[in-house]
Amino acid sequence: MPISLYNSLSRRTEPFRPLNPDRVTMYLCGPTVYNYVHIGNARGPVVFDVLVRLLRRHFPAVLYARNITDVDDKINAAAQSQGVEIGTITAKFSQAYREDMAGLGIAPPDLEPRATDHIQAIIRMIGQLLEDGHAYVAEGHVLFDVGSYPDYGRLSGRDTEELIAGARVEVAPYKKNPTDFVLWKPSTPDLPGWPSPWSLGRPGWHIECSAMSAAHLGDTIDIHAGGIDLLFPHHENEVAQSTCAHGGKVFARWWMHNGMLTFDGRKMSKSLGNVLLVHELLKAHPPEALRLRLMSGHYRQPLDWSDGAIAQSVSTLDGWYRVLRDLAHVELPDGGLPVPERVEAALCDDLNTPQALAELSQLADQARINGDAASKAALLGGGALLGLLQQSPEAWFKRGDNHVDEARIEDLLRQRQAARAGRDFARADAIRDELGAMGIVIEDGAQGTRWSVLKT
RNA sequence: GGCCUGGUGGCAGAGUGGUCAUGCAGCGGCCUGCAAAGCCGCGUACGCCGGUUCGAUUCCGACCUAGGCCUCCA
Repeated sequence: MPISLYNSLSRRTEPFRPLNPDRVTMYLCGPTVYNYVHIGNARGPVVFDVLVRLLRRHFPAVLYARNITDVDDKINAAAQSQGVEIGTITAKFSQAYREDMAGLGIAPPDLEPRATDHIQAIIRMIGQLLEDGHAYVAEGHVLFDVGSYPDYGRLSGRDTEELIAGARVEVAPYKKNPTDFVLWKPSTPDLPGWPSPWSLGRPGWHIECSAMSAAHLGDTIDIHAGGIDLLFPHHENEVAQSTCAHGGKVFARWWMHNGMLTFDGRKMSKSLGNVLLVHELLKAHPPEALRLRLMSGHYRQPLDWSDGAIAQSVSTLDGWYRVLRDLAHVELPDGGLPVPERVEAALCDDLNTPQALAELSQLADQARINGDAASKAALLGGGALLGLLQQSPEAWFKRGDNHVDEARIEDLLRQRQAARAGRDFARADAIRDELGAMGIVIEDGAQGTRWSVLKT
């Protein structure tokens, strides 16, 4: 089943054919580690995690890199305001990021390059750009000369002339051209700095990704992904740098951009202050419900975040896990889980996760109706491709709540059963109400009385 | 101001030139001691105005409206 993916570069959905099918390469712009990430930051990692899972089914080797930017002025500012070393900040939030991503069921990338480990590669790349006349030195800075790259603006659909005319920011006096961007900037003694031919300094943001991508994945990669807000200037600049530093070779063959997460109708962003931290949401809601919500819309569309939407996701998962709980006694067939064709087909169509989820609902219906091993395996197999249904039904219905007093619940259920047996329904209902007050909902079924934690 | 996306039923959210999205919620019935779950059934959609067409939610144009980028940002 061929994979088709929308390419921001051509603005069309195209059949995905990697340069080398034996080694598919993909790069996702990762976080700048100066704070906890918000749920909007997790959308790309989640949807591209699904893409990687899909790619791994189609190709023998996929090399997926997600970088960590650990040198940046925001990090410097955070360290300064908290009175700690920069390394303290970056170590803490790098780890927090890994934990948050793992919490959302995102598989670790194959490579997690850090900017500070690639300073020499960055310096070499800048040197190459200078040598080839694509960059110039000014007051200890090295700037990319946009005028030297005629294709600048092609990815983001921008006209260089208009960019110059429409420049709203104050232009640094040492720039030849307002759109020129910094590759290297000088540092003062209180800031992190590395020796270079131009100054004791640090790299600009854009060059980091270019250098890390080339160092690990090669001059030309198959897919470069990130949020649509990075399309300009970040990705446009990456294209310019990498293409020029590599003698005109194509940098990324596919550019994929996820839409923004909104909250109260506005883009969720740190600068707007309307953020919900993954770190906090993971404590308040079942993690899989967060993941489900993030892929319940098509990845290129905007997606609005709300408590109501989380509750819907929880209800949906309740239904699927209920099926699995009823089939707990059904042994799975040997040989691993199959991937249902319809789920895969949906994903092959430019990662249509909403369609894939609709298929999963059908599979849940089938499993409930048929109750056989093959149907159960199909449901779990479809879930696995999406990174869902990864826990036991029992764990799901306990909502990861370690405070529930299971012994007391079981005791009350026994008392209720005794009351029911004696047809003392007033007593039985009183016990059910008592459990309800504890946040426990129950249901009587053929396999006895079940209980779940009522919580989103 | 420039560039780019969207506007689908109570909510979420796919998709399609003419026959079904799907989920959540709601309503009626069955089941149940009563519930819950499940099963059966029901309902309400494609921003607005034109155009193309035998026929448009789907194609084209205008308009209204929401959002993104143009500055750090997933």
